[in-house]
Amino acid sequence: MSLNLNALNDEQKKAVEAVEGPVLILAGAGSGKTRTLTYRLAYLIDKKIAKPSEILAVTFTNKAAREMKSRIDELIKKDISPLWIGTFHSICARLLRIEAENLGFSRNYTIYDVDDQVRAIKKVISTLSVPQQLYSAKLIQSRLSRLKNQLLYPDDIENLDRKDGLYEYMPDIYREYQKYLQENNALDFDDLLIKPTELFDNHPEIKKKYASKFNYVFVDEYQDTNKAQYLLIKKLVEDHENICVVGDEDQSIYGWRGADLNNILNFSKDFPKAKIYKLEENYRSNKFILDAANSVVQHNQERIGKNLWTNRDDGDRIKLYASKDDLDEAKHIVEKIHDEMYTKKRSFKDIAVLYRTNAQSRVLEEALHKNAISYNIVGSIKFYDRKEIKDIIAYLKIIVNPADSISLKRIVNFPLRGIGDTTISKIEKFAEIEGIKLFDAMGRVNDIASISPAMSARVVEFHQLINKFIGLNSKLSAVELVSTLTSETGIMHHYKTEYDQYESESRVANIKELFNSIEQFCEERAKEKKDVSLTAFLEEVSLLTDVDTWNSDSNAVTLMTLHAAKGLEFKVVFITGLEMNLLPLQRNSANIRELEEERRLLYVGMTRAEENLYLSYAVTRRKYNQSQSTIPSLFLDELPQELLEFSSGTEQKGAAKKGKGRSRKKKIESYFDHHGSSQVSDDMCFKIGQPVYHATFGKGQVLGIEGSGDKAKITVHFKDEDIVKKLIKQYANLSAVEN
DNA sequence: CAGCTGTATCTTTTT
DNA sequence: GATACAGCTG
Repeated sequence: MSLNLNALNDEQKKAVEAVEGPVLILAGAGSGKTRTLTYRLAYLIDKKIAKPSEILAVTFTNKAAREMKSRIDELIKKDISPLWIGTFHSICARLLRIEAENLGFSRNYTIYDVDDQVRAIKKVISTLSVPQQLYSAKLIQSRLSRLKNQLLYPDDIENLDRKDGLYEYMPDIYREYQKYLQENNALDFDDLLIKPTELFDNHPEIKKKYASKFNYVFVDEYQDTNKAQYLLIKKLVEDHENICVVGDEDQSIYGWRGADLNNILNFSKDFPKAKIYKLEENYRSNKFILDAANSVVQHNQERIGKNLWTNRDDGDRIKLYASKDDLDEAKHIVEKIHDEMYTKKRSFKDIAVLYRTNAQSRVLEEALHKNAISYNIVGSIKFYDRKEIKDIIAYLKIIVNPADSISLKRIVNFPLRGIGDTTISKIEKFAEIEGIKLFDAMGRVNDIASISPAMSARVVEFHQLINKFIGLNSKLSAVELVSTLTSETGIMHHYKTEYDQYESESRVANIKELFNSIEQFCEERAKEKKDVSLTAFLEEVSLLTDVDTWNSDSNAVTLMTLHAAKGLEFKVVFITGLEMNLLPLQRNSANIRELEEERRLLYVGMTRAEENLYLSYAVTRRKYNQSQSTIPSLFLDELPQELLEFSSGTEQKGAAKKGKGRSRKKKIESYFDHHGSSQVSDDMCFKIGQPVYHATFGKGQVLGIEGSGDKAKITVHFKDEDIVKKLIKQYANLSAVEN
């Protein structure tokens, strides 16, 4: 039986059948994008146009990859395990695993997460003359990541015309950091995307190997690709141009991590032969919801534009609620969840509550918990970010890759074995002089004169313990190894005894959960006859997205950020915090691009809803533990009043009641204006590098500005006393000095 | 070296 | 309102 395309509409069918050459599918929200992509893949294989091994498919989450794979499986009932499908990060990790040696890494390299990166940066800047009290390792990490996302190298930064003090140090930090990572046989998240391109540039034969292997390349959510991802794909397909990308410029929400909208806007310039298909029929949302979402996103300038329509009924109006404060907002949501359940027979899993920042989840969680509404929270406190899990993972990383000194330092004194910072520093110094790895230096600790024999004995014992596990790794299954490890290192004992009963139980339960997930991983991979090594498990764990760990089958209300909601759908959606400076959220360098991205974020949220959409804002909201009054979001003014049903939990009268409070124009002005650093005509405007004068501290130079307006925190280095102070602009009585 | 205590910073979104 | 870190004490 051959594949039946009757389940598709005409445009979808055309997009499926156009197999050769570059294809751009512009797929509006809810237009059956995933379905089309799935059929296209199935079609290629079913018609024997391509073997599974010749196809590369990039999805946005691992969950999406899994689901797509099982859908294809259902459609054509063929073995598709040779198909490469996954996120950019996991596909790159897989490729680099194979080719690591050509890059000066070994196959068992470790993937560093943000936490590891920060530790590595701390180590690196401690050897450089970077003023550490000015530039935190965290700040440097985010700058470095941004540079890498833009595919900039240390040499490029040296040529950059930047006056920001940190950029003076960035090239050195960058070089040293990469060197340190290589010594640790580790790659960070950004390296995963960059290194394949580097590899292809330096080894044309390797590029050729993959370019000719992958005859057909698919990229989902193309609007969220960054420069590194774009170039990688471009290199892979430049010969055959069999590339199919799917995306929606209105759902581009990752500009802040380097995603470049131009990748999709310029697709037909990059590939002049491109065929373009527009999927404009929305099957997901009722008409009122779709109309409202459309009218919001129409305010954006930077878009191709499309006419998303639906055959569905009008449905209910969108409910807008003005709450007294964030607690009232949460209470209101609880009430409406009950309404939905009793009047519309919804179950918990039909419902999602979305917000702009993770911090907003706390109040919501408490309200749901108090009212016995079960919920799942996506993101926020990630399972694999918990201390007990991270520690065990660090042990596993060391076992797999003993060069990984970041992980080594994390666990060398956990559980406590009396090996402190001083001893570690001595061993590190020794390792550096001898030019050996930290772990190997531990084996030779007896050669270090300044370490006492008693201390040496402890270090040697630790070294032997790890060596023993390294030996066991090839003999035991992953689960056996982890269970031996947790008992022999004393981790299990530590968590059973060192905490109160409640905490102890939950930590031990988490560790057991880790055992389960390792077992599950091995079983699943064994079924597909794939690698079940510890390395493979660690890779999977490192590259999990928030949504990947979400159990969408369990009957619970889902709480997540608007970002995490991309690609999902729910019968009922609540979007909270529609306030200025929350949605849209403002940054120091507010510009039109960022405002439009915030608008798209709301659009993404609204289009998740199938039947009922609730919007809310709070007149006052607690922030930094302080209650602040808010201004309703300017996006609310962009919603057609006739589609709304307004209610209020506050006494406020007049314009505020309609969710307005002040004119849209004023709000837009305030969005851009709010920030001291972007003001022009203000003589109290400080720039980085600006010389200033203070009555008590004397002359100084501005090193950084945080926040905005009168409340901006200004970091100043006062030359005379050589001290660095953080001052609040409002009170500081600082004056700018002309150059 | 370990454990305690006070303080700074955090809250944008994520692989 | 938590958490990570620095700095101090035993």
